[in-house]
Amino acid sequence: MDKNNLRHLPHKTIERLSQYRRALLLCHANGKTHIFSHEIAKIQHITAVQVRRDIMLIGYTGTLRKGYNVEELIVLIGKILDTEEGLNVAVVGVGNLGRAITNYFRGKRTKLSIVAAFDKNPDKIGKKYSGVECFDIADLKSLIKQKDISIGIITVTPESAAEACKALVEGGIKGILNYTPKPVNVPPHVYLEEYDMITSLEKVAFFVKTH
Amino acid sequence: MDKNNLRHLPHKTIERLSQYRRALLLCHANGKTHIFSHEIAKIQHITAVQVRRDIMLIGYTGTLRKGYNVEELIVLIGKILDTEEGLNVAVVGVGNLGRAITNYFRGKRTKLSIVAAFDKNPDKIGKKYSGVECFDIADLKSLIKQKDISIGIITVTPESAAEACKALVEGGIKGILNYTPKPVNVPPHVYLEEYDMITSLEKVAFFVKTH
DNA sequence: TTTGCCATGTTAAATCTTTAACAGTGAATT
DNA sequence: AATTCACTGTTAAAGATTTAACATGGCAAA
Repeated sequence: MDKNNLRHLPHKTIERLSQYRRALLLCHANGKTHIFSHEIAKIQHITAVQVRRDIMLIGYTGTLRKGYNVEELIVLIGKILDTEEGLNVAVVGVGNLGRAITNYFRGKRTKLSIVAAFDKNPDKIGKKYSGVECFDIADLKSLIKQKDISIGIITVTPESAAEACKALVEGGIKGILNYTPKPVNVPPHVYLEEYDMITSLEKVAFFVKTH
Repeated sequence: MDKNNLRHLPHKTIERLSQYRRALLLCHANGKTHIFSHEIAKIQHITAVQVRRDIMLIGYTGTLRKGYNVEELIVLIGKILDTEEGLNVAVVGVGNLGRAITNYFRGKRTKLSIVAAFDKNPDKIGKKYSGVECFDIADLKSLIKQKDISIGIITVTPESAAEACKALVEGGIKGILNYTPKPVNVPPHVYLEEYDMITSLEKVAFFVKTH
């Protein structure tokens, strides 16, 4: 594996690696020691070539006739995706979506941990949600530094999205995942990923319509 | 606009059209009658060329120096994305995520309506969530037909995803949006879109790490 | 031992998507 | 009336991603 190339892994490959790992962890839990590219492919609904190509890109090489060593591959993907010390994450907006995400992470062994939730509703501040304490969104900026938070997930209402984003950026956040349908602005040094559920649903509707 | 070409609109263009429309509706509400490609671009964080190209693909043409007519464009995008009668949607799994989605749709004027929610928890069955009644997931198959549901959104736990998907398919669903981290299998006549929040978060983490 | 098979690893082609380049055009300006 | 300017519409190039094609290699069976 050439360290230099890891920087240039395609976005899509990164996404798939995350998914491969999850599938592999399941296999590992079931006692499977080796896996073929076409088995991974089947689970993920993609082609075996694509799996092999992704694995090639990260510089791993399987054994002929036995496929890939599950454990080794899990470790290697971890080296690529994770940081050694892990990263701290904050959820901004403790509505249903924020709680869904927080709850999903409960007990997951992962290098990403949600260490704080934020909301402006006084009823929520001070409470714990799935083990994560909710703080006043007014304290967001200072707590990012204090708790060494690198990533913020925005799950507030669309109207508050810009404000939440601003606070995150000013607090020195490094990456933002915005689940609001309202696009937000970040300076170039902050990595931004946006996802819009309504758009996805409308996309499904379009293809249902035209099929 | 050539009807034949609409079938071949790129996936990415479809997604952006949905987003343009939402931005345009906001502008319309603010009394704006015309808009330039670069204005739309700014809102969506993309380039003006891309906006113009998308609009070209759907066969609309703006006026020089004044840009696009907001209202006309909204109507045209509607003709492309929506069906005349609208489509019915079901949410399968009334956890936090299911409720987040259901709630988000409350009162939205749209051609997509969530007409039923499903869960297996007896405490939830019979209750209403954001105005949507929750039914027993055991009745999913029959209710799809009865309520003419075209699209199913899967928000159950990963363990129940396959089962929920199977019921949807057997009920004759036409499109599925799977928010479970567990990929599901559908026959070729069912349109499937999957989104995995964990993957997105891990992707952000990766780019935070490498930047 | 030889043959066939079924894997991986890799390069090349095809496809999809974005970006660049630029022609055309009408209002405003002089 | 001519000129400038700021837009749109469109084609061509570049870039990203997926898919195809095939070389290679080792195990199993004849």
